[in-house]
Amino acid sequence: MRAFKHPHPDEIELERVLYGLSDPLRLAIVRQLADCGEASCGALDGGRPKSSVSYHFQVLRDCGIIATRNDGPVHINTLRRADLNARFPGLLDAILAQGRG
Amino acid sequence: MRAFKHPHPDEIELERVLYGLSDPLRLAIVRQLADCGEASCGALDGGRPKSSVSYHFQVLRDCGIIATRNDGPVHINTLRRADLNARFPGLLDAILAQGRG
DNA sequence: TCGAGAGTTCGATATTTCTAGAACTAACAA
DNA sequence: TTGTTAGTTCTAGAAATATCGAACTCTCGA
Repeated sequence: MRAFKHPHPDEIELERVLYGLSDPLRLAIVRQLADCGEASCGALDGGRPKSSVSYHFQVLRDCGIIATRNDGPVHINTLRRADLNARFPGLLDAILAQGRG
Repeated sequence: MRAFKHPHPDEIELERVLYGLSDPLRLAIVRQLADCGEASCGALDGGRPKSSVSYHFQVLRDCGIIATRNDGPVHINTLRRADLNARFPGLLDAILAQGRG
């Protein structure tokens, strides 16, 4: 399987990041990744069919929110914390803080 | 003209706020309101027809991002800074910081 | 080389969001 | 009244998103 296309850190757009996080399933995925560090797609599917889940992972990738790498038959997803923090300081923390505490 | 319906501070949803701010025109409106304090709808139309602008103002209202009050024939819009800060500390600042010096 | 597991891609459909003209309403001034 | 300004609401169509089954690709192990 070929490598995924991720936007360069400088190309990450605020509007697209906000859009990417405006969906409940995607936000849940991002929260999980923030906690777990990394996870496969199947581990975060929320009970939906895999084609739907794959679609949402693609959205998150395209928006520059997560990175996906290929590890054998499994795809490992990570939050692009450093890139997001560098470009939009405090944004991710403010969003992830919600629903805690 | 009857009063507008605004969500109660406790009812403001993160997903909807993020969605509301994920559009360039709406984000521009919010930035302006952050600078000016308050403004009429027409002052922030970005050259679009007024039905379109009215639609976006309604989205921002429904999401709990702005409040609109009636002052004679003009509608005055303000950012719901305090409500947003109380519910999502740091979120608005992180978003507004983008695109500043 | 066969099969299984993990995800992607395709295709069709459904839902949501966006755009904008036209008609409408409210507030005010002449 | 009548007209003007400001904005909403209606309506219809366009565009973007979302959903999900089915077929496909990759990788690995038996």
